[in-house]
Amino acid sequence: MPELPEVETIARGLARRVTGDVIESVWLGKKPEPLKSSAREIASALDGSRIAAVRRMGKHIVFDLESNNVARAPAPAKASHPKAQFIVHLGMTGSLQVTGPQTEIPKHTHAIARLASGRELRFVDPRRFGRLSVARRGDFDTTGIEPLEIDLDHFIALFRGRKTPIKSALLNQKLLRGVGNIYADESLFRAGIRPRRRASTITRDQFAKLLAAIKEVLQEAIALGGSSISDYVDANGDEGFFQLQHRVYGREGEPCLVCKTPVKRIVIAGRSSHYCPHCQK
DNA sequence: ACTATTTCCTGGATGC
DNA sequence: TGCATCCAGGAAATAG
Repeated sequence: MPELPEVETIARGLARRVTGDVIESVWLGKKPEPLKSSAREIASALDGSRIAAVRRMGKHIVFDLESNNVARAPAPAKASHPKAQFIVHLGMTGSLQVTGPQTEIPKHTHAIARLASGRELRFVDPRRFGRLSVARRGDFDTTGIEPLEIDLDHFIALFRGRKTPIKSALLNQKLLRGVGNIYADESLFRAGIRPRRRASTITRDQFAKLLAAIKEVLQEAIALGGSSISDYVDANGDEGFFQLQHRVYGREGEPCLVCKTPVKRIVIAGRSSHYCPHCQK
């Protein structure tokens, strides 16, 4: 389940592999769910474009596209999409694969971009929670702040007056973007705060610990290539290793690594939430 | 303006 | 073995 560290890892891998390549043609599957923009818009934005950059925004992978008219026959219609972005959200099970064209096309492949280098960029997503869309550069929704860039005063301001459990607030992408279920639980554990604590009751000192914990957890996870839960692998097909550092996520009933109290699992807003009843208040 | 709940999806695990 | 049921969860939609 790709959250910020996994998406960052994937985006870096893709950037290394496809930056500068040109999309020569596009195939889109029949299942409409993964397409947030219309198939026509996506195909016309991608077709003939050069991939100028690949980066992460929240949990999204953003491809900055440039029209590549120089290398093609005159195509005045391209002027309507001079600077587009191709935006991919991997949902829970989505992946982007760069392969040779002879590699067997896996089940649940929903989009294929054929590249001038002879390779293909494929979007595969069994559960179809992922989304593909295009936007004009600058139009992509920028609500929500990057957790690795925010300072303490802005962080505290996000939660002012909110009665919702802090766990729910951390998952709200309109506030912070990129934190998902795993990293919310791990950050709250490191900060000693229970997931059901109402956001508005948390003190400034505790917010300071929480923000430090979030940054620490995300940075450690990025350094280890993310967490490989179920079948997550990065753009090179490599697994991440941060799952070995999980202190509460997925450890229901196992002893807390600090105090040996069994880790509890509760459900908040439909999400399983793991915490130590002794270490977290 | 907020908050809580429901819905979308499939594959793997579990139960009888 | 086979078949039904449950569960994972991000984000949009819906209801309050």
